[in-house]
Amino acid sequence: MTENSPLPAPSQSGVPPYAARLNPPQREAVLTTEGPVLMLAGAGTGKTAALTARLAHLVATRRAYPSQILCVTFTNKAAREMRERVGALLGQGAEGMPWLGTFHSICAKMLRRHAELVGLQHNYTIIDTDDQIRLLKQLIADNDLDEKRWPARQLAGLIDRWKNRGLNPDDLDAAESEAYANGRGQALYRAYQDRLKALNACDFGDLMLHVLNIFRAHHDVLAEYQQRFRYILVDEYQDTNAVQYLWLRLLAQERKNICVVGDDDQSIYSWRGAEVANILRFEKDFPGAHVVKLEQNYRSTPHILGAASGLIRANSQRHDKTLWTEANGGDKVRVIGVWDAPEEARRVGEEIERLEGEGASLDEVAILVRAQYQTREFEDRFIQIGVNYRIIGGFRFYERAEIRDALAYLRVIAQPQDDLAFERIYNQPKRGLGAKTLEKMHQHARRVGLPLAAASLQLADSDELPKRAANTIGGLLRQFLAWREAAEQMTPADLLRLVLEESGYNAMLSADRSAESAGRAENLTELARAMEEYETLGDFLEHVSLVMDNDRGDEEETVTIMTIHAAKGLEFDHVFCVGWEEGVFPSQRAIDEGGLASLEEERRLAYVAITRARRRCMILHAANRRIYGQWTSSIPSRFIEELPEDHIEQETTLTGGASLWRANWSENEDPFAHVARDRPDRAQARGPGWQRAIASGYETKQQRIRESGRSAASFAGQARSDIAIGAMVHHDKFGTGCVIDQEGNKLTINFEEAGEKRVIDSFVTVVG
DNA sequence: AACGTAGTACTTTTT
DNA sequence: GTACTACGTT
Repeated sequence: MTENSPLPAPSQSGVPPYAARLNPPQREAVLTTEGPVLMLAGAGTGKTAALTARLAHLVATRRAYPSQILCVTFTNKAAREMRERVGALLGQGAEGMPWLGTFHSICAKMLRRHAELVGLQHNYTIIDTDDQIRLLKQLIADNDLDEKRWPARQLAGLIDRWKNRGLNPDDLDAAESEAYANGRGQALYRAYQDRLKALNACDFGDLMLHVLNIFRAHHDVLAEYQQRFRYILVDEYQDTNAVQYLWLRLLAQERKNICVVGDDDQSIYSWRGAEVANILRFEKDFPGAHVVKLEQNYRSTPHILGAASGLIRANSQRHDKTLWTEANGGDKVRVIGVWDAPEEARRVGEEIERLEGEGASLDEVAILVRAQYQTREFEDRFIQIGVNYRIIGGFRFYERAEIRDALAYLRVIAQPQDDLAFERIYNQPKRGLGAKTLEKMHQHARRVGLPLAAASLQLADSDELPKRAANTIGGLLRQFLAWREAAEQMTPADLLRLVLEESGYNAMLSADRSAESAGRAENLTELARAMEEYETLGDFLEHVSLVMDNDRGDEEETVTIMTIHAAKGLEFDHVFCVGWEEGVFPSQRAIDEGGLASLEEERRLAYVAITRARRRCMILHAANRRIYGQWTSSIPSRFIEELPEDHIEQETTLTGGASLWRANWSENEDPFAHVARDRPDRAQARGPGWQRAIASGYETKQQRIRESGRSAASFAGQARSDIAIGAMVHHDKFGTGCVIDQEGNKLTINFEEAGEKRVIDSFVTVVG
């Protein structure tokens, strides 16, 4: 916190530099500092400029210190951009704005400070969807439900939605719970939350929900933040969901200095809980709200703007806005019909080559698809003609198997309770430990109420496991102890390198002669490099879980291929909107299931796509496309008809006569059509033994787990009081024997049949 | 514990 | 058509 940082002096002219280039509505949005403000900002109307100017204004006029402003965005990218721009305006480093960030990162920070209020420790882990699914699968199996009938994914989706709506397990009514496994949804949700607490972990939804719960239950904590945040700014308000809304409302209700910015026409995330209603009813929530409309567009040509505006006008539920521009000239939007998807890719390729010929940079070209599967065709084509491209989305860096393995090692080091991480790597690289061993470990962990790793250490020290497995696991756990100590005195990056070397992970990769292994090793090197800027392991792990992207700026110019969703907030000189056919865009799902609301969201998506373009926009549709292996003929998207004629120019290759059609046919065999895409393996699935092994009674032992300290070494068990040297005991595997030594919870027993063995006391029963 | 086979499902995606 | 998953086999 730099509350005493120097403030820039007001400029002599009276108009401060940050307000100099703003138009009247923008200026109004900046200068109306007190009370609630709703800024309706159409595409390309300079909303980020207004938002950052507002921030600068608040600070420059000493209305608040940077540390007293809460500024929330949705994506890390938006947060980063804001940080840079504010830093430039204020003429100082951005460290002065500790509360500028995404909803999730801000909540993660708050939760670190108050974790104990919801039963977590400050060093809690944030788990991702993969871990979430694995956890739920166990719970589903424990509840004797058929995972086929009631998929974990479905439950994960429901729980997410509940959390998005701010609902805790106790808040569900019967109808909600009914949605999964005949009313068992609620019980499973509760069990899931209990397991997470036992693991000292939370999922993404929890970051918001826990903090909301804290605000609701602890007025003093809420009051502290209400006091602190003199001003609140929210970007992309149309994307907020119910928890985020409730969270903001609590924070803002004291001072009411909240300014939200958004565009209902760009609301494209309702499927993940965003509620456009939040922006539509802002004026009711905050009576007396000042509404500012930004309608002057600085991005696109009149034709592009006209086409997009005409299209969005077909929607019924919206704040009416009229975008206009001072610019003139420019090409009409071109609508191009082609024979099939390969021709679509060819056509786009040709246009790109032409643009290059005109001197355009490939960085300024984007291909926007509705769904990920459409990228394939372009990828193949661009490989063939040698155009540099990059595909945004799909698997991200941190989702690659090798990266997740490496992170799992680090997680176990940082947090010995992290069973999910331990389970991921206990046999990765292959150590000859399988489902049997895992089941044993789980059984024991359940019995003694310890985390997996700690329980396994005890097991390894006994004769419960086959010698080889015991040695292996003991060795691994001793390595973890050593690494944990090493972590204290080396940088996270060096620690990772050490772990990769000593665990045999590097050796495994170099032994692997497959095509991908070199790339994997490279990714791990890259990971270590990316870690260099973090001082502690905890910092790094939090960063990774919250910021799942890794923007490695490519030096070379590349065309960008991405989904429209991913393109929101970006702009390009030249945009290709492809696959505008009924069933593709709008998607079949939207046509079949979602009704009008769903179609309107698709239309907003189309609006977002067109408005990404600065100079030229081309819309393509193909008459034939292979969907799930079936050639399907398709008709142009209804959105094409809705484009105002004055702003478009239609052309089609289908009028070229039969010869052209035949020519296209003959080229259907694309030699690259079967090029496999580089997709890393997904997480390895675990067998039923693991699922069965998790005890439902585990959560009652949370307290002990929490008290059991950081290091696995401190997990030495307590001796049982009913056993003493000389006692006769029975063991399921070894039979009956006499206790000849007792050391904590470890017994040495002379068995009648099996001879002398070391076992853990919880495995035996006293005889007689 | 590794491998092969059958069954299935298949927008969009941050954090 | 593909890619992933779960299960059964060696």
